[in-house]
Amino acid sequence: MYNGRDTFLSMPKVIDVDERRAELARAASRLIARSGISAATMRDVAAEAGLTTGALTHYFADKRELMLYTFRESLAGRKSVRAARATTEPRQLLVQSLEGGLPQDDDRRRHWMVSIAFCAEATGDADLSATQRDEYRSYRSYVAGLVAAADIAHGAAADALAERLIACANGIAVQALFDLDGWPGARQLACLHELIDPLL
Amino acid sequence: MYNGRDTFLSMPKVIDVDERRAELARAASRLIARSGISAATMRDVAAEAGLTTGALTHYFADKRELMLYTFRESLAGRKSVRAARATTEPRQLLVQSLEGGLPQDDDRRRHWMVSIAFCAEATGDADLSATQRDEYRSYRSYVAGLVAAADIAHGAAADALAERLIACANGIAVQALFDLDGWPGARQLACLHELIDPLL
Amino acid sequence: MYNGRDTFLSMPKVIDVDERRAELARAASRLIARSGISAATMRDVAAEAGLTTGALTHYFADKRELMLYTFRESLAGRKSVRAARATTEPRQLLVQSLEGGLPQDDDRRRHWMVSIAFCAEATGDADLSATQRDEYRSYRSYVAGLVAAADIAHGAAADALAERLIACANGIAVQALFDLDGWPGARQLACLHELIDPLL
Amino acid sequence: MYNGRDTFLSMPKVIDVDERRAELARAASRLIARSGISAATMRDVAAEAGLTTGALTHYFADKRELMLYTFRESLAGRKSVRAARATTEPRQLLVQSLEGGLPQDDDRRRHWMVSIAFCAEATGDADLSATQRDEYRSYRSYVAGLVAAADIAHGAAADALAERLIACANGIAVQALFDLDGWPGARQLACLHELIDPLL
DNA sequence: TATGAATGAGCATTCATTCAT
DNA sequence: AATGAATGAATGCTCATTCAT
Repeated sequence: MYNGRDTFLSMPKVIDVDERRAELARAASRLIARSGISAATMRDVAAEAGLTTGALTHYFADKRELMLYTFRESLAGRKSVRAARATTEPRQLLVQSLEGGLPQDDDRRRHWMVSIAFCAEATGDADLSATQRDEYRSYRSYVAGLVAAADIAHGAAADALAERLIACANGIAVQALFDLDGWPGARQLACLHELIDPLL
Repeated sequence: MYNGRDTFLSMPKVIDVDERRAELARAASRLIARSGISAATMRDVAAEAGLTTGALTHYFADKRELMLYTFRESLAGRKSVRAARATTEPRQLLVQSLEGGLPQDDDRRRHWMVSIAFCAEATGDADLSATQRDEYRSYRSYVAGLVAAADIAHGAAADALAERLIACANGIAVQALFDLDGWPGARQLACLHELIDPLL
Repeated sequence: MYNGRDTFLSMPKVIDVDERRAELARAASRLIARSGISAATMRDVAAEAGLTTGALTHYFADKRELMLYTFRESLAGRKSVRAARATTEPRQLLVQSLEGGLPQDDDRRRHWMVSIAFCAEATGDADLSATQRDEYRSYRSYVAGLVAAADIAHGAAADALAERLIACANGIAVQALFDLDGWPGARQLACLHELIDPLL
Repeated sequence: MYNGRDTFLSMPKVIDVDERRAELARAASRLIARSGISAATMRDVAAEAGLTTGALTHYFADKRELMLYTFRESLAGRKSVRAARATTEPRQLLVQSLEGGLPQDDDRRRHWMVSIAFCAEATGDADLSATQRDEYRSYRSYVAGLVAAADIAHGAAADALAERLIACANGIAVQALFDLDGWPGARQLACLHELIDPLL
């Protein structure tokens, strides 16, 4: 599909392929978060991005590829938020990262819905499952790294603490997803801190 | 479709309607847990239960009804496990209930996959979302009731503690679902207790 | 697709599955002979048979299966003509069989067009190519058998003669297919006899 | 699309238009002979020739034009082989021409596959059918001319003999196409001579 | 009840074609 | 001359649903 060349010569159009792919992935996310996974048809994703089906296939060979990219793009979005943080103070980064795991606003809720949709589709697909597992482990390592950098725990203890902290954030997130009205952002944050503050 | 009557006239049929419905719902659960939500087509659910599509429509008017019933049946399964507990000691029931929320075995993992699939489908469907929310709230009340009965907390504090306890269990569950190999049942339990024991 | 059972019990409809398949295959033949291979889409084949696409898939899992069956059905049609011959006199059967290989009428022309379409599709598909080869060899054996039964030649000589006789018939057929207006049935027959009579 | 002029103004391009068209036609032939008619998509033909779809449309207005040109180019290839023959002795030319009609090697097999694909597509298209008929008649005239020049027959008798000779060659060709493994080049030639030698 | 034939809308995907560059 | 983005119609196919039996 995308050949990877940054053609200097004979460049027929000033389209940034990666940007287009990201755009389409965001359109898919929006649809999934708005109307559920079954609403994310190729046609509707293309339309949501202001394109037609045929154009979509310029950027993604098939739906599976689109789904995979959408999941990764959603994760990349969260990572870029982390990267843009003002501070580099590990303890603060850790807290912000856990807070960022909550579906406090539309953007974060969208990310969760994409993850859930991906999980529901990934089952029975070895590649997709592996991707999800790897991404999760990578996030856990990141959190463990912050735990160690903040001098809260080290080695295996840091890994174990990271798991517990992530569990607290995810557990609140799931409840918020099942009952959004009952879980405004502030309440999610309050509950999170009650759980993690004693651990830090 | 299903008229609710247990017809006296046509008694020859030994198998009663509710049992058949439950059977079909279990077939759907199996398919969802095994091959993902998109594998749960009407045809395949019927086949998994040893029937044909036409027979399925005698028990469920349409797919939405099947999905809804499958979700509820999956919850009912968990509730019946709770009901069958040997003890009536509230503190023990509470712990067992939280432990039961973890995808420790195939049965519990199946229940989680159904919940996730349902969540991915429910988005954008007011009725389905409301169902999910109500079921969640009902479970939260049940846990809060146990907290109060065990004399750990009362009133709003019991509600708040229930939320935190559920968060811990769900948070571990989500990690286990994303990385099943890395989270055997024993590890789930250990992690759960490290989180909830200080709270109880 | 077709489960092979001749259900005696609970037979919901008096549809003869094989007859339906043959009917659909004939519809495909008609389309191919009338408007070329590219006109034989699933939709149009179904419509030609007075059905819809969905019904077609009750009888053929996919297009490849339909094409294969169409080719075989077309051959079966020719064979049934051979079987219905009044005579059992080998020499006469031989001549009639060779004559029957010419696209003298719509029915025989249809068979040739199906064979050609099949050949054009089979290229690069090992299974389809093998089918075509096997069917051809089977026909050659049949002709050789008649040659031997008619006491014209025996053993390897019968095989060799069969090939030559078939070559004569096929060669005329091809010319007739390329230039139908210039090759009415009578002319095909006359040309055939000028070629084969000296060989017999 | 192609204006027919050999433009004087834009001479910088070394590769002339006809050569490019022939190149593309050969790419199409290769694809058809290798993977069947359905593999000869515009995109794949262009890719096979090392170009893109857009470039292809500079040389052929649409697919039909490409197909037509491919068929004609394939015939032209055979004719150029005939023109390059060492001898001008009519009887020898006649035999060589008939021998050349057999799919003895890849090149000749390719030509036959193109003809068959064209035939399968031409059905129902008056123009294409007429083209095929005219090309066939032109070849027949050429063979009849050789028959007359070799003093074997004259007038209508030469036409009739040409038909019979072509029938022999084509008949063997068809068998060889249906069963390539069973019909190596030498066998095709031997069979051909057994049939035509008595006629000459 | 249960079958399985049939529907028809909708799906992902392919493809010839167009067009700005 | 050539690119490759984009179109949009069409294709093969799937699927929930209906219905006569």
